[in-house]
Amino acid sequence: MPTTPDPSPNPTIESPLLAGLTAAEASRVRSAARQQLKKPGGVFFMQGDPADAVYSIETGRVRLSQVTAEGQQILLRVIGPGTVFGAIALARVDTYPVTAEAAEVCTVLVWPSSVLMGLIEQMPKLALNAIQLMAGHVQEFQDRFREMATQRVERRLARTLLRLASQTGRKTDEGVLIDLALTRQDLAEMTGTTLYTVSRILSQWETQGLVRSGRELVVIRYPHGLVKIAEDLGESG
Amino acid sequence: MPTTPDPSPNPTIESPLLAGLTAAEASRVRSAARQQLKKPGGVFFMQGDPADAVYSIETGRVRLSQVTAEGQQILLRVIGPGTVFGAIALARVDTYPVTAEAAEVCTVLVWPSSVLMGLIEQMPKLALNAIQLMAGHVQEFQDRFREMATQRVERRLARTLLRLASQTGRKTDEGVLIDLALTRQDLAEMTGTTLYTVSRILSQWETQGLVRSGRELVVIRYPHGLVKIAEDLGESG
DNA sequence: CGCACCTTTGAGCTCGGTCAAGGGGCGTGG
DNA sequence: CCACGCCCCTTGACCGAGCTCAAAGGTGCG
Repeated sequence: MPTTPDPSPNPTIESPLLAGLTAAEASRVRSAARQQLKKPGGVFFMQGDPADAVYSIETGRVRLSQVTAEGQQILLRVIGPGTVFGAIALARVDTYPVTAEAAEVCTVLVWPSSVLMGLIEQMPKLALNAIQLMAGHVQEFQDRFREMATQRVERRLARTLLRLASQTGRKTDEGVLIDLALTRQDLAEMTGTTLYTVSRILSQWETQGLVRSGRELVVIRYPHGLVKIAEDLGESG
Repeated sequence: MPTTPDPSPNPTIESPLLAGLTAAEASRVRSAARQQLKKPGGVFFMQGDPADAVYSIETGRVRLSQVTAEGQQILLRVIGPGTVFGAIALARVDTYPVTAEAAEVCTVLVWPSSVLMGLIEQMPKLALNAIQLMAGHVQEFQDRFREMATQRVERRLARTLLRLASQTGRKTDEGVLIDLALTRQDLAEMTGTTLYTVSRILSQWETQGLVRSGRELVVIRYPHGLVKIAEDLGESG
């Protein structure tokens, strides 16, 4: 196992909130935030908490999840450096609709929403950036809604893995490693199915040589095969 | 959730884009739009068209739908007076992800997105209004995604009908009439099922006295019964 | 009055959810 | 260094919600 201890090659990724701002503006916005550190499992905010701050990840990964009235949990997204979350706080919404929790050691920037709204009033560019972020989320969930409404589990799982691979995948000589400790239960919650079905499908894909899977591990050995399943190029093998 | 804002018979509903603006500002924004009239079936924009304008409905109803790569259609929403659509054009997105089509005779306000972006730069309030609109959509689709991932068809259909009732319902002495010509196919596309299943469930509800249904018609006779189904199917009542 | 479209209903089947049982990796403590 | 125990994962068996296909009954419009 060639596990070279890798210093994360990621320098700090610029928050998309700051895109296109002048250096002076960007540093002014940045300095309006405070930095926050969380250990794995630490909670940024819980579903139902007053929505009063906006976050941007500098390092680490964050899990966004939701619990239904009946107690069923779903995992909406797992996000990494450069991603903004809690932006709903800009919309005079009273409470967060999701729970945000550190999946690893995380450092984030935090803006009290009133401060950020003040800055928005002075920097229209910032407003447009926020709008763009929101629009991206609208599209993502519209797409996933449609997916959920029209597609089979196998295809949804393929898409989930490909999305994770593109967001947090790491190339190895064996294939693309999904660099997150995700259990079958986690994948099931993201895909809208059960852990049993996820397990069965992964086993099947493993015998086909598409992936290698193990405890909290998935390696995509043949991405094109998954893409084929995700898009259904009208072929059965 | 019995959050049923009474369908106000207000003829001209103010666009939420203009909320909180001074009269002068509002009229300036309004006059930057041109008015457009569509006959039933008329198309405002097609999925894939360049996203270059934002719309706000003055009168009539608009259907927003999407077609999957495989040609399956889904109906995302049916919206009425005072609703903004196409706001994604503010996000430098290249194309509309949905098709917008008049369900009735419609009059709408249309802003070229570049014009609206210019106004946003001068009126921060307008920016916050836009953000708020987007945030509402994010929440709606997150919720519907979760719903689709975790709930049975019967419950989803109950929610769909209640949502339609609250948006476009009209009180009659028999119950709440869903004042839209929606076919079983339309309801199926909104709920993520097939027209057969919709028909069966409506028939069942009809024998229970919950609704009366007919050709492109649904009357909710006993909303509380639907709410019960929408919220907890587990209970006997 | 006939045709197009919407709706209903039945029969069969399958995807995937549920329950149950057992295997295996990994950390901890002896 | 080994053994224990906690999770996580796999697999089998069953079954039922809901999809598919087929056929026929309504309803409204030209």
